[in-house]
Amino acid sequence: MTRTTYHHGALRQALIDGAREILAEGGHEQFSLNEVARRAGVSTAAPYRHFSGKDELLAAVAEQGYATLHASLERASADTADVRERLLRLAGAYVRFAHDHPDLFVTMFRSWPGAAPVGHDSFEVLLQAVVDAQATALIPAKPSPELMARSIWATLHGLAVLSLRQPHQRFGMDEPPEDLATSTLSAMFGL
Amino acid sequence: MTRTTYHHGALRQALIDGAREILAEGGHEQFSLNEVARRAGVSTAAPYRHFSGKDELLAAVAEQGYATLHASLERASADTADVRERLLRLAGAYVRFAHDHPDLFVTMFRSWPGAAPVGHDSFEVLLQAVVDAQATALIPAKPSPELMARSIWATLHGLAVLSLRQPHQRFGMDEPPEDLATSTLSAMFGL
DNA sequence: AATGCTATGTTAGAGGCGTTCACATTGGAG
DNA sequence: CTCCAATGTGAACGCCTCTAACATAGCATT
Repeated sequence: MTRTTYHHGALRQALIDGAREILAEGGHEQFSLNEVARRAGVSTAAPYRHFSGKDELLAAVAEQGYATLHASLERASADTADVRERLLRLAGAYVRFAHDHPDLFVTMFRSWPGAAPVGHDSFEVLLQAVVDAQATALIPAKPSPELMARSIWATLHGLAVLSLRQPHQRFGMDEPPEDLATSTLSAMFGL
Repeated sequence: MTRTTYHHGALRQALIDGAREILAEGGHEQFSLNEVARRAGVSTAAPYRHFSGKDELLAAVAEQGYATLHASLERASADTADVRERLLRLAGAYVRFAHDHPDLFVTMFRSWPGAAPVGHDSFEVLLQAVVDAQATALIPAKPSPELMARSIWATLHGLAVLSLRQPHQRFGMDEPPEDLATSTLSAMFGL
């Protein structure tokens, strides 16, 4: 990316894009602010005009990641009337997202020094599905929807994290993400 | 740790201990091989006589972490005859471990470049509890014990990971680890 | 006991990264 | 048109990982 003008014009977004690109290439290890700057065709000091440092850039990347995840979940649950089907699709979409964007996923959910984005709107999507599932008696109505949704979220998240590990570290999680999610929810609720 | 002899004597373990110490102090961010060497009172090149690099040291730390986790789980389930109680204690111990040793926990379960230790023996402990729980009809006998145990492990792991995040990132997971585990398993199986 | 091999430690340095600071350029508001 | 604030550069600091050449000492064999 060689530039003719002194000013880049849209450096901030270019940096975020470059960062996502590196993560998408699986280069979580070799990720560096210098590398991001290089890809944007800019000096290593330039990013500091837009971000206070590496962490703030990664936070911005994570934020866009949350938006992407939310969109995936919405898409998965949008045109599915059947409650059971919708819950399973939602679950599959979550694990699928982690599987398709492993380094982005790790970046989103790593522990941050300061504040960091959340997945509130994504949680809402799951929560609504749980409310409906409880109304249909597909799953127990006993614990509150919030608690139930939280439990399911935890399950899906654990599933995603564990299935991302190296082959011999997996606990036999070699199936495609959707099957993994389905069989797990089935195990817990007998769906 | 100032030394009088030229040779350290037990540097390998001292490095692992130092690394665990730093992680225990919550210094996941400021963790460095140089810092570990410094604490052992040794030059920054010395660790390379015992480990091929930073990752191999962390792998060794992770390995000991798995042993510690396994011990915790054994202790939690050993003297508990009641099946339900045992399962809940086991679950609580898992989330408790993550809560008590957050950086060690993250180190254990981060994705590694090469091979890395697993938690097979820990899984066996959970598996046995699940077998017993299914035999008592405490939980459904439907999916195989392996699949059931895997699902529960995922749930606990997700719970652990998510509850470790910053306060406002938690999904209302402010209860002590044991309560978190208990209420979640209750939600799923109506225990 | 003396010798020498090898494990273990040291010093020096290359190359990379995150970050800061003084300085350069330029788009746009007045 | 002028000048300011925003945006980018170059150079430098300190820290990091890792390597290479060299120093010391534990130990096995004689």
